[in-house]
Amino acid sequence: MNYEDVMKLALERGFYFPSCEIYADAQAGFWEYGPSGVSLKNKFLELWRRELIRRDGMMEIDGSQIMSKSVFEASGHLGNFADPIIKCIKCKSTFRADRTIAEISKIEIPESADLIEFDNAVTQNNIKCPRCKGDFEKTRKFNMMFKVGIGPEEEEAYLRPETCQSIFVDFPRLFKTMRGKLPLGIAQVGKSFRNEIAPRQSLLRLREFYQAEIEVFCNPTKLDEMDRFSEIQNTIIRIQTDAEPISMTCMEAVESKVIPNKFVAYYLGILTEFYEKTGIDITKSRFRKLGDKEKAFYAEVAFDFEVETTIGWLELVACNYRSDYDLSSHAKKSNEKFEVMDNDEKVLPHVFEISMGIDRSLYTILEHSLRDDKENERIVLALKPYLSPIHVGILSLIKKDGLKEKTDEIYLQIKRKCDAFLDHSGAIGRRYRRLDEIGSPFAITVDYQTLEDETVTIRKRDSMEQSRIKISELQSIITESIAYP
RNA sequence: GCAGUCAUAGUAUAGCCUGGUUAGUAUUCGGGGUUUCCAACCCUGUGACGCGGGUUCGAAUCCCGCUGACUGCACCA
Repeated sequence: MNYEDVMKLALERGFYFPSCEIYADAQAGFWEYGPSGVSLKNKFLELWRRELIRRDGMMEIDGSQIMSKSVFEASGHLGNFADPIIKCIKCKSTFRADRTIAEISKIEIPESADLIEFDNAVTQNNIKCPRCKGDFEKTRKFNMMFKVGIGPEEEEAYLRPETCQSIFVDFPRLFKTMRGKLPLGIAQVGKSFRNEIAPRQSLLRLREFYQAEIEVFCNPTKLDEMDRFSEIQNTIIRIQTDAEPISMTCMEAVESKVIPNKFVAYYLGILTEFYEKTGIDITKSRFRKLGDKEKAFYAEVAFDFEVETTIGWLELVACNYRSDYDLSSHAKKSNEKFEVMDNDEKVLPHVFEISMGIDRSLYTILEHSLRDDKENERIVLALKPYLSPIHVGILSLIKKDGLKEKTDEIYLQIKRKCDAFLDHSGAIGRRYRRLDEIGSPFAITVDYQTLEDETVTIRKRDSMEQSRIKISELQSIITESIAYP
């Protein structure tokens, strides 16, 4: 199933839809999650917590979305998170200043250079608009952060462009008060904000989006001392350094130096195991090692976790070895001490980051789970049971003869134990189809026999098979079937 | 941000060229009936011309601006 099919399902079944859609001035790049989307997202995050946070013994925090100017001076975002752009006076086309100058005059100006350098290069080399040969306006910087004014004086602050800055800023207090020990993972889920020039494709390119970020603080001299590595040494990951992704175990990846050390390999391993459990087809995934030009300005080694979808390879997670870039720049700017003791050694920790795009992950889960079952004339969202927005539909075969009352009773018993959905109306087949589309793995139906022997039928989403079970066993059967792995 | 295409119920569409009835159809959805385990059938009901301006006696229809979507380019820490 392709992007359009997922989009249609999202709109029709309450997964996600455009923000402020009733107003004409609604801007692109903002989307809302409906009830099904929120339920899926919550369950996805619970899985993330189980498979990464708790598994590795990490801490989780929840920081401010608005952060002070100093944070982004230190982080480099005010300087580097902006592109120098030039605009043609005549045809209004906008270009990247550094690239346009390099293409026409072969002069390389770093993108972080002073704006006047770009203007000089344009006039000295007589650079004109590549489209219409018009003149350019003065170079300006387009910063992708949203600026906000705090209080009546409109003090300068910014919406965070990545969640991780609070983790770095909070690190000294957390390490001291939470009895930190290297290596230490600190995680955060939340919104980030980027003023994208061209947001596109619903959840895939947003101006306001969810990230689940993990920053692992480590002693850079002990990157191959990783006891837990044995847990994942035989886990198969797909990794791409050249043309094609190659499958190998984490052990092989370290031994062949494709991954620089056991520390990084361990986290790529548990990340792969996590994504396997989301139902994403892991044979369509790869860790792509980024070249120097593609890497973020703070990254020393970078792997993007990408998954193949009908609209191409999608970057779901950026794994960056950020070295001491963040801690040392915050230390310098703030005069706070970021060194910690690792046994007898005083170290400024390095940081390995696992920065996950939640919205893109949810899209990919939906696309990889959505099936067109032509034989039975139905659309099935074959989600893992523990991720399904609705775990079980509680249906009465018909409304009359006391069946409705009996069904209500069962619903009351179970609705606080799992996500159950009560439905009495319409043909039974139609109700099954609706549940199939939002991925409910089970439907139970109350019929005349229920009134005689306290049994109901349970229908499985994927096979459409039905069997009879006792009402007394219903709850344990359901809770067992929807349990996290 | 640029260029091209487009914008009508929850979804998919007709109508627009050539301005003029109650904006049509399919599906979805609500109520009722029938059936009594897989989108059947019958009755019934709700629901739409993206926003703003202009032309006109009259605009879904013609014109302008804006916004958004799609595709391509550029961008993507």
